Parts: sequence; C-alpha cells; structure tokens
Amino acid sequence: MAILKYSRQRASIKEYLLETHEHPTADTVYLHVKKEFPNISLGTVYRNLNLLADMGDVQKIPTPYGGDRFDGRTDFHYHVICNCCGNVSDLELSPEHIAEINQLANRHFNGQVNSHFMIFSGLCPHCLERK
Amino acid sequence: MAILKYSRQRASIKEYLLETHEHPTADTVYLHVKKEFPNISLGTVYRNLNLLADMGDVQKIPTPYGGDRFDGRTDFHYHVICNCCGNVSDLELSPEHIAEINQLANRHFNGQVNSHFMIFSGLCPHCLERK
DNA sequence: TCTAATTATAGTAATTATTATTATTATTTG
DNA sequence: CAAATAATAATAATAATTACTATAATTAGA
Repeated sequence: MAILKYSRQRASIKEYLLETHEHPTADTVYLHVKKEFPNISLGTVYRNLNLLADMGDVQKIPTPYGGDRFDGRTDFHYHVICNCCGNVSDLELSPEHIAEINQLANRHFNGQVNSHFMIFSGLCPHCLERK
Repeated sequence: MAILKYSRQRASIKEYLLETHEHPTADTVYLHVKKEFPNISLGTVYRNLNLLADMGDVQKIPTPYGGDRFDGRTDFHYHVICNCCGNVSDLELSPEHIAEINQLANRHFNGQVNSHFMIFSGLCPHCLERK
C-alpha cells in the first residue's frame, strides 16, 4: 500500500475502540462515529477497522455468531460471550497457559499446530449475579 | 416445526457427510449432491444441513475464515485448519483435557464459563511433510 | 391402492456482512 | 500556497445464507 495519511475519521474510530470495552461490531462503531461525523460511510469504517487491525493498533475478533467484533486491546487475550445478554467480556490467561494449549494440541496431532482461536461462552459477571 | 418427512436429498447429504472426512462447506456439499440430484438447489442443501445439525446428526463448524463447514462426526472434537492448503483436519483431545480448558478459564473469570469453541491453525500432516 | 393432507423441493428473491469502485475532498510535502 | 496523493462518501458488487412460493414428493387413512 501507499503511505498512510492521517484522517480524523480513523482517529475517531481508534479513540472509540480504546475507550470502550464493549467489543463493538463494525456497525456499532459506525453508529457511534456517526455522531461526530454524520456523513461517514460504513465502507470507511470497515476500511479503517481493517487498516488499524493490519497495523496492530486494534484487534479483530471473529465470532461464530454473527459479525466480527473489534477491540482496542491488542495484547493476546480471550473473550467470553454471554449466553444471556450477548455481551463480550475479556478473559486473561498467561502466555504460559496459551502456549500450553498449543503444545497440548501438538501432542495429539500429526501435523503442526501454531496457534488457535478460541472463544468461550457462558455468563458474564453481571448476568451470573442475577441468577 | 412440523413432523419431519423423509427426503432422498436429505438422505444423500447425510450419507455424504458420513463418508467424507473433508469437512465440506455448504457449497461443496451442494456440488457433490448435485451429481446425484442435478436439480437440487443450494437452498435445499442449506435447509437440510441446518436440519441435520439441529437434530444432532451432523455438526456445523463455524470458521473465522470464510463459510461454515459440516462434519458427519458428531462427537466433540477439535479442528486444525491448514495455513497452506486450507483443509480442515480432526484433532482429538480427551474429555478431561476439554473440561480442563473450561476449568482453567473459570479460574480466571468473574462470571461463568460453560463451554468454548476453538479452532487451531498450522499445517496439516501432508503440507508439513512437503516443507 | 387411491386420495387427501402435508411436508419438501426447485427456483428465485431477499438479507446480512463485507469489499470494491469512483468521483470528490482532505492531507501532506515541497 | 500548489501539486501530488491518499481518504472519503456514495454506491455498486460480492459472498454466504435465509425467506418465499408454486409445484412435487411423501405419508396416512379409507
């Protein structure tokens, strides 16, 4: 690609992802940034989300249920999707635990396992409390 | 829903999934079953794949990369997607290991983790050999 | 076995999430 | 400040999937 130029739209998208912990979808990001830039188009949101993800400034979280979600946190961590409210929470495991999962898989596989994608499901702290 | 009626198309789809280990996409199933039923429509394939999955006769495997895949094996097991050829291989972990991953997650989470979805990536046995 | 009732199908249109295209606008560099 | 170039908004296109509808297949009962 060519040289990356500053854009206020991209800055706003990044800022939103850094301040929220909601793991929004592209559409949610769009609706939020639309308040500041009423003319912004969904295509711009997608392009910038992918740009930011490629640069490692944000993380793209594919989910088996519906569209991808985006996260301002870029360190490797897991997510729990709540069966009750649908919200996505962070879950931290140590690098040792993460590597251990790959090693465990490798011991049971003929080929080579390099990485994994995992998403947990259950109840978020809030929904668990109300049960 | 209403009472389930037999259909030759559905029987053929199920048979194919039981005999192959390719973890085909809906479209691949469509192309295969089309040989026996040249007029079958993609919608019929999707409807029956979902029916079979709902009845627990086959398994739907969501992948973060492209469309869902389907598996005639219904016992819980993992999958490795090959970074080289794109094929999906089976990977077995014992029920103890599977439960352990949920327990590990629970020890690091405020809410409640009940299950997880995980897909590994790396190299399938065939592609590893050719490196 | 014939027929009525009902589900499944093929064909098609619609939906959802996402990417591509293009003329115009914003940013940057000299 | 002006030329060069990247980013945008608006729109069209794509891919995966689901919904709709008239016709065909399956099933249950006489």
